[in-house]
Amino acid sequence: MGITERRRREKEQRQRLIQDAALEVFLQKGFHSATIEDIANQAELSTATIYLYFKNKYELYASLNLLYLEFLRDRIEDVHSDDRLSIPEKMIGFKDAMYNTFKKYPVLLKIIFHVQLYDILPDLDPNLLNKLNRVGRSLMNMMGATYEEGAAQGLFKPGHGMTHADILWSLFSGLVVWEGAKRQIASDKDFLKSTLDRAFDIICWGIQADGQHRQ
Amino acid sequence: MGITERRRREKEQRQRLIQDAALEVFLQKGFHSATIEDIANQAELSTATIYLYFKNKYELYASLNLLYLEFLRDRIEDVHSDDRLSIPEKMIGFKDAMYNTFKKYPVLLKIIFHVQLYDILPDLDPNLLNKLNRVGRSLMNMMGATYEEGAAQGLFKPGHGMTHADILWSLFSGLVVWEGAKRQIASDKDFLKSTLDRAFDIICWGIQADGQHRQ
Amino acid sequence: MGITERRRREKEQRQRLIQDAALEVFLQKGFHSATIEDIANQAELSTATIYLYFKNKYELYASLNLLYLEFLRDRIEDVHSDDRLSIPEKMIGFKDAMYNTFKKYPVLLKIIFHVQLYDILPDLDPNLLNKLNRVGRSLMNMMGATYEEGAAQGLFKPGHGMTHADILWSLFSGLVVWEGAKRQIASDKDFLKSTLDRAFDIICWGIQADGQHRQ
Amino acid sequence: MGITERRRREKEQRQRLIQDAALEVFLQKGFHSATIEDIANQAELSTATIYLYFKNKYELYASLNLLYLEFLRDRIEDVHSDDRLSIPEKMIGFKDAMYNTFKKYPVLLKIIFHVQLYDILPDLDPNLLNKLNRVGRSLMNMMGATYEEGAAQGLFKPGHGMTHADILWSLFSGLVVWEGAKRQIASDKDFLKSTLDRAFDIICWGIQADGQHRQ
DNA sequence: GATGAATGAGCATTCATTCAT
DNA sequence: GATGAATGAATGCTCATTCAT
Repeated sequence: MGITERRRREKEQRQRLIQDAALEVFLQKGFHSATIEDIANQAELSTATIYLYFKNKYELYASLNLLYLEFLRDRIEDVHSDDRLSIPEKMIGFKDAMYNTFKKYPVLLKIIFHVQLYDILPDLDPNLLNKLNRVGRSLMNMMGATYEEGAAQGLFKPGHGMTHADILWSLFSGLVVWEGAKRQIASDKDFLKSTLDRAFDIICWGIQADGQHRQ
Repeated sequence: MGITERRRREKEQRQRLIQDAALEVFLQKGFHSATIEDIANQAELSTATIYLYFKNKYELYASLNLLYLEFLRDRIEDVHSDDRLSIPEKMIGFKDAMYNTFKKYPVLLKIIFHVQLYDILPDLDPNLLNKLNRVGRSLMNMMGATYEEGAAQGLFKPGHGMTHADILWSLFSGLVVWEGAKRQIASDKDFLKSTLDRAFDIICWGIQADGQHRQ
Repeated sequence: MGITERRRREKEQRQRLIQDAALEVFLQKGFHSATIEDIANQAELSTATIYLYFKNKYELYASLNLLYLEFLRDRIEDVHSDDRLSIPEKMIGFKDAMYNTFKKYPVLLKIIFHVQLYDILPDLDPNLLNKLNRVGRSLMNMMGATYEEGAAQGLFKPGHGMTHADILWSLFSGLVVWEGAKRQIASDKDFLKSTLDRAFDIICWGIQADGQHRQ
Repeated sequence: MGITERRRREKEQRQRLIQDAALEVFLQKGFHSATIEDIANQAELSTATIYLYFKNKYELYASLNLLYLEFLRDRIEDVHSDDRLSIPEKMIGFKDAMYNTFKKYPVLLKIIFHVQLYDILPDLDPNLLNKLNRVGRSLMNMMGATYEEGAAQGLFKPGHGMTHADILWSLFSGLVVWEGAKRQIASDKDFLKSTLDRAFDIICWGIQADGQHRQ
């Protein structure tokens, strides 16, 4: 039984090793330009070994998504379930969760976009697709629920929670992409944090119920 | 001279024909999966002919960007230079300009994202790259200038104009991508317009200077 | 029009060139072991060019079948429609047609067997499959019709024509394979012709109607 | 010694288990398309274990041949050594032996053909190759001897015994292949038995010495 | 003896791009 | 100017075989 357990752990470690290598390579080359051989080299394995752990290139790519979404979901959950935080503090918490997840896995957001933008999703194993959807949805639900709670407490303007979850996520991810693009071209300083803070400030001001005091 | 002129016009028409075909094909297949042959078929030309008008696949792809950005720049400029509009009305105008441009060329925003996300830019002809940057910057400058004007008039909270231009554009494009992705999975109704309106309302409320009356 | 015609002819010649190369290579290596690169080298073309003329390896392989069957069909038809020949002479003619076709394209019978034995057929283009079936059937029909004619004339024992066509073809092809195999192992002399003649003699004696005189 | 004996028996059982699995898989997929993993799965063993019992894929494949040939040799021998049978009855007996062996191992004849048609033989272990040849030859010798006996008794036309053995075997195996192929395409009824009977009747009529009475 | 894991070597197929006509 | 034809260069994926445990 101990041996089965060890085997399982080793298998997971290998998978993770490959994912890390893939992350690196996809970052540098993008999905199509990255070759399995590149990834195998990076992982110091043979190409055939990659296929022992992932059914094909798509699955490997999409599995990285799951990594990111699960990490983010856990961060969001930490905020969402922290009873010591007020609703407005949770909003800030969500922003920080997104930002920190991005800082930890900068490439992955890019990859998530790519998966969304290009019809990679339909080709995925339904099982994996399901997981991705479930994690994504639970994450958005938590943010939406918090908004509605705030609205119920009279803190926020009334409105659909999910709409606001969409807005937060879209704003965040849009900023990440464009600030990244700007830096690539101009290799300016990193304005992401400051622009993101400003954007969330504006949002927070904007959603306050009318009777509220301004900060 | 008339004949030279005609030649030039014919050449532009052919170029445009190819771009339209490419648009269609890139929309359906994405950059890498679309083949030059696909595009040639769509345009009812031979593959070799494509190369008479565009240096290679990248140039053709990126030229579509320019199309989009120029169209958007013109719409933004219409708003920006319309003296009958108040500053807040111009903000609404910008949103509508973006939305209308998207409605006219839905694919192209996707393509712009793609170009940004994947290192297609570095391979481009510097000349084209320059044009793209110039148009993009002028567009953002107009939005930024309007914000600063509003701040100067005491309507908006003080702040960098460019930061707010970035926020508007990021929010808009982020929403387009995610609402599109959601629709692909769930084939729900189209929430883009309503979510976008809500988002811009929030932004408009959020940027108002403190002393202002709420709408 | 002349130019279109010439193009068509050149295309057919190229196709034929490739088929000849493929024939050679499949002969030496068998279907699976032969690579497209082998064939391309033999034809002094690039691999990509092969795919300009044949959809894939299977189609190329099976197209060789058609070559053989059409050649044989024509030979069989020559005999079948030759009014100067008596029915028994036609039986001999069929044997010679098969033998001569085999002598012209020795490999191809091997390939036909392979196609039959291994489920290559299901993957073929229906169009090609159809042609193969049609040619094969017409060939068997001619032999079958001749038998029934002989039976009607009281020369042969009564019986189904198609059954006898099957017997002739099976006997012939079975002999080709096994005599070939024997020669490979023992590199003996070639007993095919003599064994085949004996076999057909026996068949001819055996099918004679009872009242007939022996030769 | 008892223990050595048991070991040997267990080893043979395992070998047989693998052969049965291989038979099944080769039947369904053909030699090249069948993978060792397929066979291992079918046998509920690991791929590595297969290699403990067979040197490589070729050997395993060819070992199936031996199975078939030995079984057939035993059936032929039963007929050949049965003193109660007349020579003509033995001819019928040979046909039945072939047919029954085929009914017991339908795939194997296909495999034998394959081995003959494609240059699998040269790669075989000389030892195995030797066995295959010996069994095959003894089988043909028995049929040939019976013919010559018949000729000596004045029942059959004079002629080489081996030639007639070749004819019987070629006719039989040719029919098996083509009737099988026909059934695959048209999924008609099974005409093998009736066509085979007719063919052997014709042969029997055809080889009768001239003075003989017709049946 | 049995096997999970790893891999080297291979191969069909694709496609952007060129060039003679 | 337009194109049919050709190809070099890639690349995802497979599989027989080996070996440490």
